[in-house]
Amino acid sequence: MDAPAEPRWLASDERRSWLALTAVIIKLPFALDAQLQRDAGLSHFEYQVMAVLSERPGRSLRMSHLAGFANGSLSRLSHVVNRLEKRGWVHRTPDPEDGRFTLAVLTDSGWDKVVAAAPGHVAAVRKYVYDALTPEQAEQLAEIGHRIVTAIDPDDHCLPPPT
Amino acid sequence: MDAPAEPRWLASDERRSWLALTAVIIKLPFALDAQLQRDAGLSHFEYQVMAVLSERPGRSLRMSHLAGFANGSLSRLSHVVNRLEKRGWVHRTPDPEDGRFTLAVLTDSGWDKVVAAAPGHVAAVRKYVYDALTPEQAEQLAEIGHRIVTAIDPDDHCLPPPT
DNA sequence: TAACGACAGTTGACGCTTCAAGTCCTCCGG
DNA sequence: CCGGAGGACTTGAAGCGTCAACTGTCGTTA
Repeated sequence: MDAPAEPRWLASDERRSWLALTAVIIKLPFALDAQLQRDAGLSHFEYQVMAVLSERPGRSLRMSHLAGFANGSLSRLSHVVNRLEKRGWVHRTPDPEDGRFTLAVLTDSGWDKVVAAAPGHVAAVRKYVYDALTPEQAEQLAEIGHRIVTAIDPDDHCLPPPT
Repeated sequence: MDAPAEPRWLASDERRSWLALTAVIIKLPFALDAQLQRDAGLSHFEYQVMAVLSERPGRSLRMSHLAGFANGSLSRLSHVVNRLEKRGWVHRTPDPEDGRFTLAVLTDSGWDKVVAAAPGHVAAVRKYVYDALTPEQAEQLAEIGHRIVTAIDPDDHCLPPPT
């Protein structure tokens, strides 16, 4: 609104870099969604939710924590878990330790689903990203990604998960 | 579906890198959309459409080309241009040279809108990305981005614009 | 000049995400 | 033991994107 005189425009190097990054953040999610939808009938977010659960002890997690790990809002998660529950891959239970929380639990059928979907998804990630990059670039990307995420959300603690 | 024996899983370095990239492609679009929505009442895609038009001679472009430059489907663009037209920022004309094409033209009012929105958007891009990176990293990001986009869509010609 | 095929763009229905209430549970102060 | 505050979800409506079907224009062929 109140344009501060002249802002610092992007240098032409930055501009080139920005165009590339823009294309990535548009096209990569689209491509990954397409692969999962085609081969497994899952959206990327649905997959992520189940994948996170599959790596937890007890295959369960409180909704609010799950939302954080899956990079989505609690409301979005609630809707999605609803659908996953109808398909029999997840079910909900009040947390025995504190009734305010709800635990999302991956069912056996859900586990099978993730296990079946994982190879194709990993192959897509390889194909679109890591096969196209040198190991050094993969390393650089990790560092760059961390910095950007920290700049957006300094309180994010989902990135360095305890092994 | 038919899991090829054991796929090549991601190495732990790649996994770290992948977690970071995932967070970026989720959170960065969200953060950019939020800034534009809050300060200018525009979605990132709407902004991009008008920004692309603003840099064209005649401030106009055929719909199909515009869709490519703005990284969106033709159908999506059609809906969005509809809304922008209702707000008086863009209008449509059949291409005089070939009636099968439609030209999207940025109006004076639309030009003003982009000019007003640009500084805030550029500031957000700086804040979330380039202020957090060293110049070397910005360079690396450009190269990495190019490679990923090319892996996804080898026919993409929007990235390396002359100079 | 009439018919066909190809392609640009539009439209409407459906599904998903967001936003803004609303509900339920627990803790704490009286 | 009761009532209010606060946090954790849930729900319903509204908006946007996708998909598939449709319209309209041009170039080609007969």
